[in-house]
Amino acid sequence: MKTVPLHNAKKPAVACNNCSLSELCLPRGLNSEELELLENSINKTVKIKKKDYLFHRDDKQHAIFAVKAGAIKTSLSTPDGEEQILGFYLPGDLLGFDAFSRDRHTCDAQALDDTLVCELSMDNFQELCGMLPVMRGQMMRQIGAEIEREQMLLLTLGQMRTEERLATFLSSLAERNKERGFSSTEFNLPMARHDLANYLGMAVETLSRMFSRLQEEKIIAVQHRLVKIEDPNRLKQLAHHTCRPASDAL
Amino acid sequence: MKTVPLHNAKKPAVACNNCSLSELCLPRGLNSEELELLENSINKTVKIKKKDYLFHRDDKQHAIFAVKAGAIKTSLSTPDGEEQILGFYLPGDLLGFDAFSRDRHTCDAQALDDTLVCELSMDNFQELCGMLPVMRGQMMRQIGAEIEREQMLLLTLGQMRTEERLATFLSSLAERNKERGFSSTEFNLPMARHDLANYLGMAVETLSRMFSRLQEEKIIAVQHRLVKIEDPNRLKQLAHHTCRPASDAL
DNA sequence: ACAGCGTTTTGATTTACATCAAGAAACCAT
DNA sequence: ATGGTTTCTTGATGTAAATCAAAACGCTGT
Repeated sequence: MKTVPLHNAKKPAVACNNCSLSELCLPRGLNSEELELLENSINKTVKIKKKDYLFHRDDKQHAIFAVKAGAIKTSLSTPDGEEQILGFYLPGDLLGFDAFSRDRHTCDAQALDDTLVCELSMDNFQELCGMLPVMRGQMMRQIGAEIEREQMLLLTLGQMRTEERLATFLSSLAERNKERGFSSTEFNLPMARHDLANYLGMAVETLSRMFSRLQEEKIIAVQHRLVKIEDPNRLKQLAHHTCRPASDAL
Repeated sequence: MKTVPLHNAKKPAVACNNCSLSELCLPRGLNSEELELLENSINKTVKIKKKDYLFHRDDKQHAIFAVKAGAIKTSLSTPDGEEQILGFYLPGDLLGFDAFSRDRHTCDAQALDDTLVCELSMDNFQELCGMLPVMRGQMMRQIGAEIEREQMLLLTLGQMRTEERLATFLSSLAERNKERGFSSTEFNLPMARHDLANYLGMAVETLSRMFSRLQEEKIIAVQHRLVKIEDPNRLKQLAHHTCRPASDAL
């Protein structure tokens, strides 16, 4: 890839200012009284250092989380140390719903960077569910979204070639950013190549080459972690497999 | 693969005699009165012809199903006709839980063979949930099992080479059969090579070669759809990635 | 500023897998 | 049974992606 020194490649801020748990979790359907109730139930905002874990597989679920800044990855590991990243959670995303069916987490969650999450303890959550029927529906929808995300990833890993996989990923990241009110054509990748390659089931070198190829094809421009989408249509076309609007996380 | 004409390769029966929905869904925790209630709620046993669909993506969920004989595959398809098989449901398995979060199915379900399912309508199911709190927990556990299955498949598709993928599949099928009281060393594959290859994210030819290779390595013996596991330990060793007891379906 | 270390990119080579093509076995209807 | 169709296996070849190796870049601390 051609390397143009880019001194002004400042990281755009990625903190999510309007992402209190209440807004994220229940965008509508609550009156102000209920909203206050929810706000008061949020225990605290927690700071997690880069590479620290938010939870481990088989941990008892004690809370659900909303990412406010930074990024979290969830992953599955084998006894012999191989891992498969299952998803990335960016500012505005909720996580912890993986544990809902058996009360223990099904995967590990690790911070990719210094990260801020606010947490709603399970006790409070259960209590809220009792008081606010909407809450239960919202929870189910979250679980459903996760299932669909994973199914899309299966399609990606099982059927696409590497270039298409990257195109799909970038396309849905752009979509997500748009929904969140960020730029859908220019953004920073919150994860290292290493992690993205793992997520997309390919070698780091291959991933790097695919970035370069998309750049050669004038579809994107890459400066390290900064991505500009030059031709959204051709990108979408490459990612033709996606059959449904992107859900929340990645 | 060497071909030894095998005239006695009769299909073992695959019907599941002890798989009434009540037993499957709620193995324990119900008194006889409640059990009767559940049995009475089961609408009917439905026969589905090979290649017919049990439900389509975005269909409104009207029931949950228990496979009594035959086999069902669930899959996701892209606009351009490519598909990714997400799971196989064999006698004794429950399906339909994919729709729980948004009341519409997230994938297609198609019979791989003439298939018998018994169905519990959603109306009855909801009613039962109201009367039997256990039911709700059971539902959540089913959803959780599906999520874990999908996560395991992600690990398989993302990290394993083709031989390992097949070994993993055979290993978990054996495990499943064992749990169901069938032989874990000799069984019929309920699906065509075509479908299995798609599920495992490889070409049919590659799958065939991997069957042959495992046979050359004296790990299994294959006669068309009939598989004998000769060396379960070496099979498990190849499928080293599996990190947790197999859940219900595949 | 610089040195030092981890990350990312690029190049050369190997390899696992897909594809193409053809034969063998299984399935099906008559 | 018989022929025809489909499914499965095998072989030959091509190619996408992994691996190996090294250089360029970016980040951190002094």
